[in-house]
Amino acid sequence: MNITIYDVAREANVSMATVSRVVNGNPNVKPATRKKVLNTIERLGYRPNAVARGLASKKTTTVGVIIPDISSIFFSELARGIDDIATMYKYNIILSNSDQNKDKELRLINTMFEKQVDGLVYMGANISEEHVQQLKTSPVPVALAATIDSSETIPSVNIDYEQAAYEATSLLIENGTKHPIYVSGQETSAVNEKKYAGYVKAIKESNKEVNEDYIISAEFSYESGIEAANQIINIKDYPTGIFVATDEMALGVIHGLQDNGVNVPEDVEVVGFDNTRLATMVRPTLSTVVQPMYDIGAVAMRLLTKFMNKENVEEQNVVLPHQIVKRNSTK
Amino acid sequence: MNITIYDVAREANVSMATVSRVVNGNPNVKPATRKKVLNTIERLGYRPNAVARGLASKKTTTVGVIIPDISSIFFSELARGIDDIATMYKYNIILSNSDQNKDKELRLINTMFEKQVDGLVYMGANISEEHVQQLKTSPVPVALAATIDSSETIPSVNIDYEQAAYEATSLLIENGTKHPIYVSGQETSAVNEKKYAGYVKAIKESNKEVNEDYIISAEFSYESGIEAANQIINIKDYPTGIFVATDEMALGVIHGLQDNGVNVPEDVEVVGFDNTRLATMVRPTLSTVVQPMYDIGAVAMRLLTKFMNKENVEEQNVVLPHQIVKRNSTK
DNA sequence: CTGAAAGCGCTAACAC
DNA sequence: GTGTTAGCGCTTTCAG
Repeated sequence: MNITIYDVAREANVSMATVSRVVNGNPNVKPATRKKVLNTIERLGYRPNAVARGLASKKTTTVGVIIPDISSIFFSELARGIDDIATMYKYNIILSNSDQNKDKELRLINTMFEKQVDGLVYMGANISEEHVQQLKTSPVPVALAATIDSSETIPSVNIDYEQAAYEATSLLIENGTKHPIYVSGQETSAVNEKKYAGYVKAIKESNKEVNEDYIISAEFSYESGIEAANQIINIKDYPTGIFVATDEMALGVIHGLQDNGVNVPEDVEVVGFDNTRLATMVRPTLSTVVQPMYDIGAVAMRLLTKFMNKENVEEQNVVLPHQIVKRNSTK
Repeated sequence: MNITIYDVAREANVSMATVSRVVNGNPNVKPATRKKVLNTIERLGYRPNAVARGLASKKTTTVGVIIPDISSIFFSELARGIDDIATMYKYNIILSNSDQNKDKELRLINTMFEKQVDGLVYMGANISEEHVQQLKTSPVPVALAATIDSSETIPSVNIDYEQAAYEATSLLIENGTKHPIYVSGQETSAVNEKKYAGYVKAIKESNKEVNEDYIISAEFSYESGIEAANQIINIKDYPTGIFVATDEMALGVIHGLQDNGVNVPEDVEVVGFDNTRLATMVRPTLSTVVQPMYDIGAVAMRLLTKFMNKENVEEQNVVLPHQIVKRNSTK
């Protein structure tokens, strides 16, 4: 049997309440008895049981984190931001991968609630009606990180994807491409729709009709970026500017192009999205939209702490600034 | 107030014990009453409280995972393996980043115990005496993943780093480099020592003395790989084969070489270590040692489940097979 | 097959 | 300042 608060109380000749007080840093304890208790805690090697504490106090100092895939270079960065701020506020995180699978997502949310998390950070491309329903009836605060709920009814932290995509596309246009190609992820998600909208906006603004042939749907992977490049070079008189929805795909596009003897940026310019660490790990280095993943995670977690502390929050749908870094994949 | 097992019992006209039985799938319940209970659970929207359950049963179905840095492309892959198997066995993971900081590591271990995890997967370069002490007196099973404890006293899952490094170096030697360069990580860890030992073994076996000038200590980052390359080309008559301790550094080395007009593999051959996804995301693609990160995580978690179930395990220090993939950074 | 009752280890009033 | 006493919501004997 493990040693409990009761054992400490007995050994120190005080009540459990007093022990509890010193363990919790309650100031209403005479320094002398505090010291005495601390000593016997040390001597006995007492370690508070967080589960019992959680049951009694209804606080677990644990938050749930539902993430599509922790092995993704994009999401793992977000997760790091979340954990760092969680740690700062004395929370631990229960992390679960959802693979963007709706059933799994819904199940995980429920599991988190069963585990009595004090809050939940949720990431996932598709926020369905069911998701909103489940999240809105949550017993604890929820924050979305890098994920958009069209109803705007759940607190969230994002960047302005549409504007970012608009700027990226515009850069290509300014550099001389009349109608840049867009290599998009194929899954339907609010984020993707916004990126697409931004792309379209830039095209239209330059008085062009959107040419569907210049929109290539890929799978969000490096390999599918290579495939996209192969498709592109088969387009007659293909445009010399390509906007790619993620850095990883963009690397694939660049290498696919190079493998076909096309030079970047001399022959074709490429702009990515995210600014993952990959962007500087290619030759040429990748011009891309900076999405501050770490910060999004950190801010989402920070937002959550405010809700958990019942602090006042002015804006519950935070939009973080983005920017475009020009590196060597554009002229 | 939330709805409890007691509410369900009252509404269903049974005892809490019976409700508990159906919730836990205990077969000793008449189908009719099971159904009745299930219905009222559904109707009331009852959701079991895992914390209360944990306190009563002394099982939390949660395991702790201490990881150096989840945003690392290497460790995030391990984490994914861990979580997948954890999920398979109905466990959730509490994930915490240690940054390889000893104090933080020790503190995290303790936190995990306070949270009453049923087991712990630990990753970290340096297993000190204190670590061993704390881990050996753990109230729950522990498994090390991709981390070596020299005392071999704690269950672990690894590959044979020395042999792998030996093979990688030998490949370079076979390809014609008399004395390959080794770009190592500078932190002292058991894993690093083994890699170094393997390198040395290969050099000595080819009847050479180890030339300290050919051992370059870098920082495990892409950037320091580039720096290492810059150092290398300043070596007079530098060797034409380089073994690099991680893929990320290897990418840096390759790009650093290319930036200086050195062609890979024509002028210099490079072999990496790990086979992270980066290895196929460079040109030339990287020849490297395959370390099955995902599997290491998965097997470590599987091992842990065996301990938690008090199953019998034959070998508690698992060594997974490695291999070398030859891609285009070697001839 | 079902119920009663005793905790699990701690917090949180409430007294004193 | 400190102690007493209820619970928190559930599992788990032990009866029957």
